[in-house]
Amino acid sequence: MGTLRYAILGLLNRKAMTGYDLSKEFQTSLAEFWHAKHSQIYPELKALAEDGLITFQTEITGTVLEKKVYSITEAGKTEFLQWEQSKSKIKRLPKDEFKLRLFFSDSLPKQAQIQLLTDQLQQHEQWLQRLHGDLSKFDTIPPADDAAFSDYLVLLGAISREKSMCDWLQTCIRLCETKTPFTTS
Amino acid sequence: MGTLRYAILGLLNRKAMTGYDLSKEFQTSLAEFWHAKHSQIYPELKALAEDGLITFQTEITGTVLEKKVYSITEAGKTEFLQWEQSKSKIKRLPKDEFKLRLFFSDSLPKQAQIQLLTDQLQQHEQWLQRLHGDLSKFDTIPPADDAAFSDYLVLLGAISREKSMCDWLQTCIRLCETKTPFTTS
DNA sequence: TCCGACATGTAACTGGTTACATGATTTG
DNA sequence: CAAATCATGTAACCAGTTACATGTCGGA
Repeated sequence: MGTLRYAILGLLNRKAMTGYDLSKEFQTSLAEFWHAKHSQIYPELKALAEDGLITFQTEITGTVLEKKVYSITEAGKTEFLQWEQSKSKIKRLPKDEFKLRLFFSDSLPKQAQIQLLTDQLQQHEQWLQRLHGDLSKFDTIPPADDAAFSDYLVLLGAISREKSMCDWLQTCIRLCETKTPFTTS
Repeated sequence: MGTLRYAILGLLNRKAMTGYDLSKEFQTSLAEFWHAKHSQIYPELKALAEDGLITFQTEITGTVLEKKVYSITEAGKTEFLQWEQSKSKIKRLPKDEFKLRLFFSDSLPKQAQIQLLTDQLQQHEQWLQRLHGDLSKFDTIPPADDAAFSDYLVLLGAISREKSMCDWLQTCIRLCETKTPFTTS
């Protein structure tokens, strides 16, 4: 629990940043597996500083605008590495509104049921295509000690997940279509 | 939003139940894609009744104990079917603490990194095995208009997901092992 | 008679989202 | 000079978890 702390510590462990910069990271590099709005980040930074896990120094951009550049402390590094090595017990499965709809779809006419599935399939196929685009930006597998290697592994995971999702949806459609084919004839 | 309502309406659309029964359903048949504690269910039932989407009648178990058997109203059925047919736009990806750890694992020695991956793999392999056990309980594919058909599809989805997870983790381990093999020699 | 399952609720808290609020800097 | 982006915060609300609280019923 309190995972947001560790996401922030992990980022600050790489380099010093402002709350705004962190917010950008959550929208880009971490987007595939974690996210947080600035309204959650700023209070958490305050709490982390109070706990002595991070510090900040104020810098001036232009002539007036102040920004707080946060960096991790030794205590913060210790805390982070401890978390990083602790076991990730798999949590209760994430909620899935589509599967909920599908589960109850026996209350719909067959055509509507298939519509539900094809629509979902289309969305995941689109997503998968985007991910393949991201993958093609790597013209080589990054070295294992590079931070880009982690990016690469996470991307492979996303592709694997979307691929399996598409496969499953296609199976569902096939099963819906081949079963009870005589309802309207 | 307010998805819990629809989960409850969907269950009550199949048959009348008490809050306790609903709670059991969330622990069993819906567990793969939705869950809710009784502390969330009882207030929601109250709200649904106030909105006229469900009603209840009090029954006596034994000599004293009262239980409220809830059933869906016509208004409730209308509301439910409307939701059931509405589009499931895929939401922002669910948070994944393991992937967060993996993302930052370049800060760990290679051995610890691999440990993280193999540990996770073992958990998912175990989960997959359990799901295969569930699948073997179906000796035939249920007919498409049967409620059990939905169970079957959802189960196939879970198996597909866990399979792809295991595949990906194995790929990660392989990549970690084959890259930079000369660090300790 | 005791224990596990049946049965229903509330309160306090945590994590997260949306909306409110403000202002400076850079770029076209 | 206008618009996009940089930059930081708070308040109100919603979903969900944990803990508190109570009591009955059926079977071993």
